[in-house]
Amino acid sequence: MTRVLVVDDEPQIVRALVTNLRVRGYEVASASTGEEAVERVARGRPDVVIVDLGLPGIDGVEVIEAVRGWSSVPIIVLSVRDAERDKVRALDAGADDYVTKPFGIEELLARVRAAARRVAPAAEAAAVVAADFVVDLAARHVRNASGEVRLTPTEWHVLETLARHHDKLVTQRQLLQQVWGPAYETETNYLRVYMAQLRRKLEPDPSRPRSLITEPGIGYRLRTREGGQPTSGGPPA
Amino acid sequence: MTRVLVVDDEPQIVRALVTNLRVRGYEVASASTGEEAVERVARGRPDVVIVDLGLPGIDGVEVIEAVRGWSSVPIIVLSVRDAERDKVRALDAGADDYVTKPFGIEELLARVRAAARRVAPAAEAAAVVAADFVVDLAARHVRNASGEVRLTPTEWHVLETLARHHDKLVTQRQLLQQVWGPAYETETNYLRVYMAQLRRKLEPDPSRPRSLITEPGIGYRLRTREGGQPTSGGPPA
DNA sequence: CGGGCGCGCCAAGATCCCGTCAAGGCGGTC
DNA sequence: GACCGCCTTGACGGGATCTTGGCGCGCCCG
Repeated sequence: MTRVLVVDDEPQIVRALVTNLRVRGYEVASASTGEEAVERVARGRPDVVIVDLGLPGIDGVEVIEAVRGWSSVPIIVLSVRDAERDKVRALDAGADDYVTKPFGIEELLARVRAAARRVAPAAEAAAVVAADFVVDLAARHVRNASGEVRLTPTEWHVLETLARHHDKLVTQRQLLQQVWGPAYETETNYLRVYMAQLRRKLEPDPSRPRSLITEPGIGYRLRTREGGQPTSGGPPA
Repeated sequence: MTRVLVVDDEPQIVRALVTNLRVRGYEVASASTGEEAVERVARGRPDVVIVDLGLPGIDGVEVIEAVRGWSSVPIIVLSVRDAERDKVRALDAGADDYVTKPFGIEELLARVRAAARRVAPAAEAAAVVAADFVVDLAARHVRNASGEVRLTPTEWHVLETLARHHDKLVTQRQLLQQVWGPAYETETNYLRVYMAQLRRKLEPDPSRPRSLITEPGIGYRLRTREGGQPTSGGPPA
């Protein structure tokens, strides 16, 4: 969830923004002074900061400069001042955007989305951990105890499909459709060949698979280390 | 040097912007139609794009959508339209900023600086260290044991793309889109030629590459010295 | 208890993909 | 105007990969 920090000294502005953002599914915090704002950015690590220029105590521009000393969080400035000089000052201090009051709430929300979008890509780090190997979906590779395992395109595609639904049952039809296309729904032969291949490369004992599980008559399942099984206990004999 | 692409169909606007930007030390290119704009983004690799909404032929928003399909270059929209709906549309299509005409040139320049600043950190983040050479993304050059290696523009562009996703697999499509543009998605010939060229210049034994790895049927990967250990970044605590 | 079905396994042929080389065209520079 | 470097394009082995068929075994069902 995207976290937004709203900084303004006028309570009704803060209230309006916080309400609108919360309705849109953002997680919102607020601050009413510059000092508090800097503190909250440090503590809360928001994904986007909305800051008013006319703050009591330390000025909005000083807040921007302070934050920019150690963070690159996107900052959107709100201000009643429309003078070009003010905009240039704020932007050059490190702000990402400058919106003049009065503003439309939809416009501001769109600018928040634009700012949040820029930081989004860093968030995703997907790795599926099985008993004897790790599937890194982002880097598109698999590692086991002896290092990186080389997979062919089709092998990877099958494993990737299982990994994206880890611990869930994936039917043969799903797999065949995903990897070979809708025309191959019935070619269960392919699955047998490639599951065997994957087990040979990834399972310590391919004849007794621990992670690449067959669900007879239905499909296959990739069991993760924590995911699949009930918490405590005895391994099934 | 920061490279800016200006897209507008009114010659006097283009001229004014180009002049102002050049005086400030930017390297500026321009386009007057949407098609030309997309082409120039693909070829010229600008650091910032300034685009007018009211273009003949394909619309400004469509240009944004097309570019966003394969590039994350900052886009600043210019428009005479001040309606909130237009702003939201452009921003949600992928624009980073929206400036209403008439605008102050100083404000626009400040917004260009703000946009350019955001891409800078990624570039200065640095140097990708492979087994036998070092790719310095900021300085735009490559060094191996015998010193600096001369690369042609296209060679560099390919290597740069791999380096920006080091240890991750980059698909053939991604590479072709980044380097040659969206229209060249299927020209895998180019990749073979240029990967061979890069290996000849950078690998100690080009026939047995250690860093520029082929993933058959999928794409290529630049392997760094440490390997793919997740070095996920976070700001200092 | 017997039969059928589904799964694991193996091997061989056909196909696709990659690396390599070389020549032609284009634009920029001297 | 000539030269040079770079990009584009085509063709050609060699090797990895996909496809395909067949066989035996165990489990479920009749």
